[in-house]
Amino acid sequence: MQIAKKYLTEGLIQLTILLSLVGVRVDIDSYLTGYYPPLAEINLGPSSAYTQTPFHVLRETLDGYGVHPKCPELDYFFASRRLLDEVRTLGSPRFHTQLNAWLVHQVSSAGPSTTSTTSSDHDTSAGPESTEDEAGGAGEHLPVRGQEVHRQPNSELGQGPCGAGAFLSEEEAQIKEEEEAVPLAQLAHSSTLEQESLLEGIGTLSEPVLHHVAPATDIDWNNLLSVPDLDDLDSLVTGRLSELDSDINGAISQDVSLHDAMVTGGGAFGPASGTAASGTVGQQRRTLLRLESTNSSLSDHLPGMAVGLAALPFASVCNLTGNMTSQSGLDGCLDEAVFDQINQLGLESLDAIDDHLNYLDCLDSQAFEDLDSDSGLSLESSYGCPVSPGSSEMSSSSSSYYEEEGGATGYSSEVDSKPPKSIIDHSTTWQPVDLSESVWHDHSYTSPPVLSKPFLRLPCKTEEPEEDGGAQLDDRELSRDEMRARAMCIPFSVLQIVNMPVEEFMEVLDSHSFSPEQVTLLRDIRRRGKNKLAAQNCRKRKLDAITGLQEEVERLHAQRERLLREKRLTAKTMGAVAHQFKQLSRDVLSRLRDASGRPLNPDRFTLQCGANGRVVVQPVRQPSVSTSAGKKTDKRKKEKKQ
DNA sequence: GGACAATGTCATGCT
DNA sequence: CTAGCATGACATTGT
Repeated sequence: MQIAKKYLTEGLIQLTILLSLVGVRVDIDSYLTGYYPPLAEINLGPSSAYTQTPFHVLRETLDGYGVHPKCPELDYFFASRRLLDEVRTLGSPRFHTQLNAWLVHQVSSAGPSTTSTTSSDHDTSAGPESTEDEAGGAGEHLPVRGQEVHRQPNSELGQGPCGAGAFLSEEEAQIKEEEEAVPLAQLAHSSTLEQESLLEGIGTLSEPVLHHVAPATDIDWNNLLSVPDLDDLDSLVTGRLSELDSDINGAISQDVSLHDAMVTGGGAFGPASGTAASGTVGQQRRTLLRLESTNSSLSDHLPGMAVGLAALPFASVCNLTGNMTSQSGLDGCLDEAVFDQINQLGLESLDAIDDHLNYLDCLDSQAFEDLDSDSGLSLESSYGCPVSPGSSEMSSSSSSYYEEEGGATGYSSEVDSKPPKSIIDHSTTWQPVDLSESVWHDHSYTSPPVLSKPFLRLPCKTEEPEEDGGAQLDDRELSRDEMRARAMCIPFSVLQIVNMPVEEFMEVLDSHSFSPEQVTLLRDIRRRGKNKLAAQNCRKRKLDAITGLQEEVERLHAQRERLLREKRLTAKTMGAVAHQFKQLSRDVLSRLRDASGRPLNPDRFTLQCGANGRVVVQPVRQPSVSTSAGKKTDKRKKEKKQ
């Protein structure tokens, strides 16, 4: 039922549109109350076809009283005003906002050029003349404008941004166009419709054909934006843009950064741009639309992110896709005010960009190497040092153990305890990972020189004594376990023994046919190495805890001092208030008289304030009486106890 | 040579 | 049950 009502409502809307074209004005708001929210609200978002009919509403809401409802120039004028407001007030410069900014810019910056080229037509029609016409009526440029309109019947930009003063010839021409091909041309000036269409375009950016929305230089915007049913927009755009493929390649030609666009934006559109101005306006149109291709190109890579990126601030999107496609479309398409507002949008957009970039990185990493997923992480994986050349005697798997350079730096029990899935894959799965980020504390220990030295090959001293002096130095710096390992002809360094995964260690013990003494030594070396690192971590944690407690003590000391100061201040204030109260009481009591007309003695009476706000004069209790009574009660208590 | 800090090692409990 | 971790206690080493 609701759906049927909606269709009926939409049919009413279409009928209203047609009637408005004929000249009959129908206010459908009264018919639609209760089903749709107020039109002004709906107009803010691309929700339904109902947003296609804000003609007179816009006029009335934008001070358009008394104007003929079918004046397309006024439609464009109001739309431009609203677009400008949107550009300056919207929190997030979505794509359509950027387009609106471009249209507004056409109005404000174009010079009085009247050249016959298409681009110059856009400039001319949108130039300051419009404001002049708006201010003082118009008539001088009427013939020229009419010719222009007839020369460029399909140029929405040429006919749209005319001044508020209605040009009769242009209006007639536009009415012709509306009757012929574009019955809803007025809707082209509705930012709501633009939002809808553009959002639809953005939502389908993954479709290759919509890449060509942007570079269309001579696209018929009236036809494009006047589609009665928005569901047909895609099909129309597709059909339209299939004719414009030739212009696309030419349009995507420049690579200008956003910063360049911002810097040169004013100059490119300024009247002093000279010859470049006439030739660049059409290109500006392309470059503006090229931004759509920018988004779409990104959506090619990330189809699922198309909508999300569309919601990003425009500048951020440009930065995001800066390496992918050109950005020269910003050159002159947006004024600096728009950029300022875009830049003032805060860091949320940047965070969103970072998220997307991280997502891209994740995609890349997952696409090119899926290595960390099954990696058996180890301590040495943080450093990525090349494996020791002495692995000739080692197993192939042992060659993956990197020599540690930073001692216990980055030591993480959580990561280290993870065994690999396959021993054979260790050489590839042990990727450099900063393990220091995996633990909450900073294990920034410096390893002893022994551990820092690569112990690649540990020949038995009896078999292959070292010949160079470096070996003697090594002997002096070797730890006891290193010496023992050398003495026992164990072909692994202490670090390798300690840091290899358990499975790897077991494999080594099994495959090398070690003697029981060697196996015991290997296990002891591994245990001691593990415990050494654990002790280092433990001491580090202890020091951190001590430091934290010291800071806590200092903080509590400061808090105590502050509270004591507040206490002293409060006591001082209370004393002052009590003194004032006492003075006031004496003053009041001195003015009071008893029943016999004698003044009250302030020492014998006091003022008591009741809960109800009443002040009562009460005699002061004699301390002697109360003291004696207290003593009596105390004596009675003592007697009872005895 | 003793004090002290840093580090290594062992024993033990826990996961 | 075993490997590994955490930690107290003791030993070692260097200053």
